[in-house]
Amino acid sequence: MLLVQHIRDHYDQVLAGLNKRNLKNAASALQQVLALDDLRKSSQTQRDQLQAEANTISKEIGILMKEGKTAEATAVRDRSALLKNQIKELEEQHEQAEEELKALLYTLPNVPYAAVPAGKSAEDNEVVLSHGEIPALWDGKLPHWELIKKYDIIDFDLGVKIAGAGFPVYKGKGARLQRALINFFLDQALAAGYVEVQPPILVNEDSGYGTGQLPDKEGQMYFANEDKLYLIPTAEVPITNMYRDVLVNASDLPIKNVGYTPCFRREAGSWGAHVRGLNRLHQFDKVEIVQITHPENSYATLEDMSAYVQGLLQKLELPYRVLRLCGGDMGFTSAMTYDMEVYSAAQERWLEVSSVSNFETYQANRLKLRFKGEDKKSLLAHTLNGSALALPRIVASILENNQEPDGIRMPKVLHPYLGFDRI
RNA sequence: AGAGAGUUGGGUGAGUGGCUGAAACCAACAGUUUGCUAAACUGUCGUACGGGUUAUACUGUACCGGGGGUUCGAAUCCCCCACUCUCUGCCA
Repeated sequence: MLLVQHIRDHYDQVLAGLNKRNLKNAASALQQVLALDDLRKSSQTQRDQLQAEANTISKEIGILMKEGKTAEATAVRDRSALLKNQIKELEEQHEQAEEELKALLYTLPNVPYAAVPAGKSAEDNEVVLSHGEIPALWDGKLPHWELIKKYDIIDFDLGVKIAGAGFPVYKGKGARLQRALINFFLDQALAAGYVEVQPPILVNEDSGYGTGQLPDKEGQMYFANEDKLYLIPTAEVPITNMYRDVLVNASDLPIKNVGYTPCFRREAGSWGAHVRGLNRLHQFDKVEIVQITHPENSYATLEDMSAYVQGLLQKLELPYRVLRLCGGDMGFTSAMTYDMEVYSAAQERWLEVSSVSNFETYQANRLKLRFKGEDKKSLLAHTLNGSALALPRIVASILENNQEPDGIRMPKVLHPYLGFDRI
């Protein structure tokens, strides 16, 4: 969430940023933030003064009692009872202002970075670069949902029987392709200096708030009611929350973690003809990279992470393009996001396979993730993450782009992981 | 799931109503000293939010797992919740 002090100090910039996101009523919301913060401060000042007086009186009573001056002690005691009521009132005012302020701040998205283009929807995203050639396929080409049936490698119907729509069963070479991709992605990340972690895939409410899924998107997460745990929509949640309430040394930065997890998304109400096959699932596999950096380095790191993800796509020989998301299309908590899209040659359209974002201090503020700098003051760190990569659409693209009349070629880098080179 | 014990500052750990924001030890930081990758000594050493200051200084309040209560006054007493550990049960 945004820092009130930052809103105060850079009011115009914050307002312009929120407008870039097309946030309604941004100006009035910011005004209200400042008003609530003023109220919070003034009520605290008053309360603290009265409390100080009450504390002094209590000490006096203690001394009088000790000296056996009971009558005097009783007289002073009455005075303190009066103070108590006033303090209670101010306390309530203070708490209410604080709660309202917090609730309001939760509704404000992150301020986009200067380089983020203005725009309202995905159509306004900026294509930063394209790489690779779009394969020309013969007329008999099939979309991946046909290919998986033809070669019997992924079974949606079986998944429906076991769980429901959007829970595919990977079989035979299909299952091995999953495992190969996961291992390939993890190995690549290790080589790039990321430390592997295997986090829980159910998380508590605090973690949901920490990375910003709550209070906004509870409808998108599966919830285990009996134990009040959420199934993670992405490994970003457990991995970033490892650093909740943590004060690290500046010398420990950057922290680089990678983790493979299944991801679960309810995707309530967003199904349609355009999300056939592997394009959208309730459960899928993803390798996620997370970095925690010094604020000065976060944008250089964002570029690094973007280049890293592109390297994966190049090794997989997939044609891709990189988008810089516009203000209107960016996620709630992000300050800048690159989306990587792979061309799926049978569907003849671009599929998002990765999203790399810098959250600046937005998550760190909620997480209370700080580092101790050289001046020994603690500052909020910057958090970043990216998919590296999400499997289903990568699989879809590999299947579609590499199909031949008698089989499907597998990318060379995967051969050692697969133990076969064609499906 | 049942029974019991516990949760204190970066760590270990004392503390059963006022002199405790909290002993002691360790770690860390700064300095002194001994001519040698070390030791000794001294000092500093929590966080958050306010007030105040050009910035410091200074100062107020809160915080001993979380929330509530009793009291003039709570780390300390009472209630609820969460978590951890031990034993039993179950189990990959």
